[in-house]
Amino acid sequence: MKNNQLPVTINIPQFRHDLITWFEQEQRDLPWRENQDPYRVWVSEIMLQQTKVETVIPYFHRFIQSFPTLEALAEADEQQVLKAWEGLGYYSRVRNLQAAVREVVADYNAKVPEDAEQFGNLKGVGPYTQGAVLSIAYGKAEPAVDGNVMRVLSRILLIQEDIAKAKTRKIFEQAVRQLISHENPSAFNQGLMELGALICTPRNPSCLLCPVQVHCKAYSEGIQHSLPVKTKKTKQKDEAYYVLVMEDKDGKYILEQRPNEGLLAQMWQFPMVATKEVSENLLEPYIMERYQINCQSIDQLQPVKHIFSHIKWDLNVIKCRCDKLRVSGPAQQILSLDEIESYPLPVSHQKIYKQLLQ
DNA sequence: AAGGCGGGGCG
DNA sequence: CGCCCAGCCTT
Repeated sequence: MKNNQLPVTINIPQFRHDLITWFEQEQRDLPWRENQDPYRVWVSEIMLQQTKVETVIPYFHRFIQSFPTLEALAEADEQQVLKAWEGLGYYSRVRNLQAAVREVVADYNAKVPEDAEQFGNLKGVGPYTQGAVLSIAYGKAEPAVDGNVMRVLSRILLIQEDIAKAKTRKIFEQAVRQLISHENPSAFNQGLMELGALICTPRNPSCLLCPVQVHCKAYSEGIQHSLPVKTKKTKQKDEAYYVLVMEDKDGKYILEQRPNEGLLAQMWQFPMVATKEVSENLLEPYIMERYQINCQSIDQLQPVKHIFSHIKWDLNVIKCRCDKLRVSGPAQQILSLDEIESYPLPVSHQKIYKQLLQ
C-alpha cells in the first residue's frame, strides 16, 4: 500500500473527544436512534440518501409500521413497498432494498451480515451505507463518508480536492480511518454528520458554536466559506408532454405503469405523449388510433410543471370524456379515483390526481 | 469519469 | 433561479 496519505496534523485524541462529547450532548432525537436494530438503521440510511432528515421522519415511521422487520419487508408485495416510498423519490432505492433484504433472508438466515464485504455486496449498499450501518448498528470502525463528512473534513483538514469527483471520496475515507474512534465509531461517524447538519452547514456555518473549532484549519485561516470545492453543475433538459386524463361515464380513468427501468420506473401515471409527437389539434385522432377510444369532449386542466434534478417537465393536462374506456396493453388499468389511491404515483401525477378530486 | 435518478427547501 | 441534501448504479 502506497503511503500517500494526506497529513492529518490535528490533535486526534482531543478531536475525537470533542466531537463525541458534543454529539452525545446535542444529537437530535430521531426515530432511527431509538435502538440499534440493524434493519431499522439500514432502512433509515437508504431513506436519508440525498434526502433531508425532516423529509424522512414521517416516511420512516410509516415504513417501519408497515414492514416492522426484515422478514416482513422481504415478504411484502412490491407495489405496496413502492407505495410506501411514494413521494420520497429515487425509487430504485426501495426496489434495491427489498431485493437486498430478500438476499439476506435467503443467504444469511435473515440476519444483516456484520462482515463488511458481505454487507457491501448487497444491492443498493454503496461505500457510505456500508460504513454507516456497520458502524452504527455493529460498532465497526468503518468510514461513512457522505456529503456532510466531506464538507466538515474539507474544512477541518483543509482538503481542496473537488468533492464532485468520484475518487475524492477515497481521500476522505483515508482521513476518517486515521481519525475515527475505535472506542465509539458510531458516535464518531454520526457526530461528523450531525455536525455537518447542525453547525458546519453549506452556507453560513456556525463556527462560533462549533465544538471542534479549535481543530479547524479553514476557520483559523478564515476560508471556511470557500470549502468544500465542488465543480459539478447541473444542466436540465426541458421536456413537454400532453397528459391524457381519459374519463368514462362511471368516473373511471386509464392509468398505465411506467417501464421497469429508468425514470420513475414501475410507477403509475396517466398516459403521456410528448408534445412533439402529436400536434394539439390532432390529439383526438391520436387517442382514437393509439387507445382505440372515442373522445366525446376535450378540456384543459391546470397545467403542471415539475422539476427533477436533471429534467423539467411541462405537463399539458388534457381531460377527455369518453364513452367507453378500454385498455390497450398489460401495463394499463381502468380505475376509479378510490382505486387510484392505492397505486404509487409520482408527485407530478399526484398533482393531477388532486385536480380530479375537486 | 460522467451521467441518470426525485423531490423539497433555501437564499 | 441554482444549490444542497446521511448516494448508488450503469455505462
